[in-house]
Amino acid sequence: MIETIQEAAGHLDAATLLERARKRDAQIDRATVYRTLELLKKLRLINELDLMHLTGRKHFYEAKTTVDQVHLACFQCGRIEEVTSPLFDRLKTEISRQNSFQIREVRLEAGGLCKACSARNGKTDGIREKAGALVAPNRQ
Amino acid sequence: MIETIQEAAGHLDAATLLERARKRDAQIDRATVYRTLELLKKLRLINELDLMHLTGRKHFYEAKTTVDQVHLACFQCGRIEEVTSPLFDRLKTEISRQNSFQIREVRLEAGGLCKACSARNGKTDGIREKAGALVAPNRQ
DNA sequence: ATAACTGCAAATCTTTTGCTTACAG
DNA sequence: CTGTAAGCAAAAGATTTGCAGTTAT
Repeated sequence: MIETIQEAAGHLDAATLLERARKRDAQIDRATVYRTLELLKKLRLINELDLMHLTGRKHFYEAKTTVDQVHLACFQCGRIEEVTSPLFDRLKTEISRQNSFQIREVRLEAGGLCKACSARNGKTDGIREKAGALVAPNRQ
Repeated sequence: MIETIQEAAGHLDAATLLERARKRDAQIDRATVYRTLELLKKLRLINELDLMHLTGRKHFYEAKTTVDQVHLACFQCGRIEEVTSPLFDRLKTEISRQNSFQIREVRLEAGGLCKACSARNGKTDGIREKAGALVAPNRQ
């Protein structure tokens, strides 16, 4: 299953994962998917994300990479961008040291407007942005 | 309800919130709580957190403060610490600028071992830490 | 009168569990 | 044998929705 997660470009929720896993092995069960996800989480091979709750209560999974990614979720178009920043590591170190907290896992997510959507909106609709953007974002 | 959230020291999930809200107004319904939370989210008066999924699939709510807090969740004792760091703001600015992404909301959570738990564990149990810590954290 | 809000009950969706069988060491 | 993994079906938990009755504007 970890392969299925790895070869997926984006972020998968359990249902999609089940679907894909079934293409390989037709009679796999939901329970197996969830149990495997649980296992992979414990082994720290995958990350569990919420992507700013754009899509409600679902959890998403991705294979862990060497550098921690920041996830940017666009409230308007629903797209998820993954970016990195050297400052992120410094921040982790600082937080860890200042609070004597051994960080084993971090998650940094931001929600807002992606470049394309800001551009598309133009400069005159701060109001619309405030009122409507969170209401019905497209699904990713 | 925002008051109930504000006066609560910690982070409340919907169920607890309902319970507390009922102390004020006995026949409040779940639906009202969820609908109000939805509203407060849209108005950006509250944050919705997952606290590293320590407690499964629940969402937690807290009144928004002026500075963004970092949430540290201890995998062992389940305690949540809130800390701030000036670097966090710099990181936000950097990410926003480098990706032309208008950040409207950020969430930074970390999971690991709090000071007390690291101390309690001593220095000899890296193994136990690896294998057992995620299994059954106490509830907060 | 009209729009927004609420309770209530039922539905939905996601995730978890108990039980039983299959399988590997 | 003996413990681990898997399917299946059912349960559980959290959140959402439709509807009808109220309240506020």
